[in-house]
Amino acid sequence: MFKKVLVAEDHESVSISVQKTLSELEIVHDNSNYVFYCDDAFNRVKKGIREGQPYELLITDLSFEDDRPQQISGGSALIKAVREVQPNLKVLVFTIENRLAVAQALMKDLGIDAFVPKARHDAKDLKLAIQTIANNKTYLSPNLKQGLKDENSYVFTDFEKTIISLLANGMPQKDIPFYLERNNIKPSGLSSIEKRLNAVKTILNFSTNEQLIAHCKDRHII
Amino acid sequence: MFKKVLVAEDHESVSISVQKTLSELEIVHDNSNYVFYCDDAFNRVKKGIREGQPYELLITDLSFEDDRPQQISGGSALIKAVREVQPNLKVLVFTIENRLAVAQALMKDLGIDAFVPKARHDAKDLKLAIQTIANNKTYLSPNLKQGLKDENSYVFTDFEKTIISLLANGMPQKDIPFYLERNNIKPSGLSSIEKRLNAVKTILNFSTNEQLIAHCKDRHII
DNA sequence: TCCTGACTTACGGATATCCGTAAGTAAGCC
DNA sequence: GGCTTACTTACGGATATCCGTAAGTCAGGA
Repeated sequence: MFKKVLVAEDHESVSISVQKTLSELEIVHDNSNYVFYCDDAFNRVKKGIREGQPYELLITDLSFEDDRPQQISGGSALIKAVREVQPNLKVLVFTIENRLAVAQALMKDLGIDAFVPKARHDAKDLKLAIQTIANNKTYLSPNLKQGLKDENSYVFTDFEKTIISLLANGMPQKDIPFYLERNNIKPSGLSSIEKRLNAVKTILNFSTNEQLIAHCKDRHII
Repeated sequence: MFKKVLVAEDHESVSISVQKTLSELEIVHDNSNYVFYCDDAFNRVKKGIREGQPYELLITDLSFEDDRPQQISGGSALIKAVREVQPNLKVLVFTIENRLAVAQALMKDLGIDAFVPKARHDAKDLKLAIQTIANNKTYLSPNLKQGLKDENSYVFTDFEKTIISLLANGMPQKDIPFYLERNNIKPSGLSSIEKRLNAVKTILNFSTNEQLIAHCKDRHII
């Protein structure tokens, strides 16, 4: 079983119950291993390496309230940053997000080891996940929801999120190329933007940009 | 301090930490007082009355996953139902929702006694809330977020909400007149729709429909 | 009845989006 | 180099939206 575990979770109540779960697994309790901000988590990881006592497991949320400015903006960014300094650190994502497609995307893109959604039996789920990855296996919670409708399980790329966000902020489509060029985002052609939007709308069976914005807002995609 | 408290919370991890908080306040621990479904909560309340040992406090979430059919669909409905059988039961809402306006609306409409959002220091916040209402005061968490800008407080008319919803559902502007006519909503002319949308966007200083949709979705106006 | 004012609708040109097609660009392979 | 393949960009006509102006509708009052 793990000996050194770092928990990044901004909800005190959740952090407390994770702590209890770790206690039940006889993982050493230490207040400094429970952080409420991504930057703090990253610093703890670096400190662990520096002092020759690296963490073995990171348990992190995905979404954090931004009530104070942070270098690292959320769970995904944290995982990316951590992977660069300590690739062998195991990562367990514990979050309110409960879509299978999102979990699989994280497994594939960021190489996370386990994904547990906050839900009815999340404490038991979490415990099992930790035990599983301690045995060098990956864990995908059985409580994840499959997109019943295929059209709703579509995972947006960063590029798509960018242009959809720009639209949602009032930028007309025709002005987006200038913005993308200025920020060195490729592709930046108006045609490419039209094509991406059209492709996404076709996949989701939508007809207008308004509908797409509404969909993304409902699912907190942007 | 309270002796008999009921906790309705569908996330096991949160329930565990509420339980810990209650322990710290020396409130008697009993597994039957932690329920995961609204219907169960309502039944427990009725049972308490029937047996002459009514609950003194209900701590409830607002949103529950609907993974099994329920008579009572969520926290608000639960509070309403409970109020009818036991008006003197104190109610504390503990939820991810963190807007002041929503909390105040619950105080006013359902007469809840305390509102605590799940956030950074929610465990301490919860403890303080319980202590406060035990002294027969109400508690509004200081962590609630106020709606900041006046220009964003525009109150939409039903007509405006209707056409914005239609847009958000993918109906092109030009088709809206037919829909309105069919449902005997006046005005129904395309010009009128254009004018209203334009007026609203001018007031809110928006330039596109996409921006308007995003705004309404963010504020749960539609 | 006629007038007035508020509201609704029609119209039309400028602009933007939609969407299919074609041309340009770059990386990999023979 | 020549070729393929995948991706990006340019172009242009059809359609929709934007927006200002004018015309139509209707209720209330003299």
